[in-house]
Amino acid sequence: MALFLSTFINRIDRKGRVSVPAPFRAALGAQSFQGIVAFPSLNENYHAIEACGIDRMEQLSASVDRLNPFSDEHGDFANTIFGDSVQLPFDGEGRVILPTHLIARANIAERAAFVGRGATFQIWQPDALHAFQAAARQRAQAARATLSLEPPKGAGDG
Amino acid sequence: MALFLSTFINRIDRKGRVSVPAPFRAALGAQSFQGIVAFPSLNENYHAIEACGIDRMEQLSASVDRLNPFSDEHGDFANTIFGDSVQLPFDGEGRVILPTHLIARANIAERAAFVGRGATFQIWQPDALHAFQAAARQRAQAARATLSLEPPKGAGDG
DNA sequence: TTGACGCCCATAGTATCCCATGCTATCCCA
DNA sequence: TGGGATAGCATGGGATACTATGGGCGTCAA
Repeated sequence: MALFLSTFINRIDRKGRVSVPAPFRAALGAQSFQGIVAFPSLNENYHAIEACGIDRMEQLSASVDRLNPFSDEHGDFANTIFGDSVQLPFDGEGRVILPTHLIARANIAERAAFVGRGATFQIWQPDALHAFQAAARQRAQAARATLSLEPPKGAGDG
Repeated sequence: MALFLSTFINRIDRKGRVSVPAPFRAALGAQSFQGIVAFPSLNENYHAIEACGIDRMEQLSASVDRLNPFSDEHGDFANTIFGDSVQLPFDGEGRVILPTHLIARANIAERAAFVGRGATFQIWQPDALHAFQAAARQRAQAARATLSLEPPKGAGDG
């Protein structure tokens, strides 16, 4: 399973291309589709681009399909998740082109921040990322007193 | 197995031809029938065209044939689907002609939206799609907390 | 005969491929 | 341990292939 760590800020050239960080490409490894899958974040508190490898989407497709191919509630999900997502193939240099509707939604202009999230990663407008992180840090500090640190052997996430 | 992602809006020309998006054609790959299988959506909340490759219909046929473990319902669905479905072959440019009864049911005029749904895809009248997706996205967001999007990692398949 | 459909070709716009260039981090050897 | 050589990475640009789209024409059937 891929593991995406750290944050990288890369430039978007005039053709709309942006390099996926080399460590992320390495994490993706050899999959059936050489590239990434991107879709708008479902979270309504921020507008970032979610991304992962295609193997994750294949697993998702299989699990949705297995439940019941004709059910409505999974139809909603299929439409939202698969219909809003895009396959972005790597070029020879490991770059992708972000489609305009995702660019617009994330308010990205000439630079994009790739943020590792473990099994997936996000793509942010750098300033928006910093603002969100600052706010998240404050919330975490405010909530620190009430939060108990993870149970048994869970790694220090968060 | 084919994986259909993203949404593409293509034009229907005066001959009734519409290009199946190249990524969808690639996802279909080399099958016994070069084209798509289409049938009216069974969902009563919207009128879209369901579509997939012929291998999926064969798979469905096989599962119905061997007395499907899900339900009788599933078999009824399948019978309906097989009767109402049509095979639409590609022309040399990867286009198909949607039959009039499907066009009429989906209220499609000069543009058609191809929506990936994982193992299958749908064809919508673009405005109707946008309206539905807005609602579906809200339902998905609301249900996000209760529905696990996680693939069954240890399920031993794949 | 007429209309529908399949097959072929043409075209504009775009994405993809391939090459080149700094820059940085890494490696190697003294 | 230090300095030069080297490989990897992000970035830029031109040429090419591909895609979506439109139209012409022959064939077959009503």
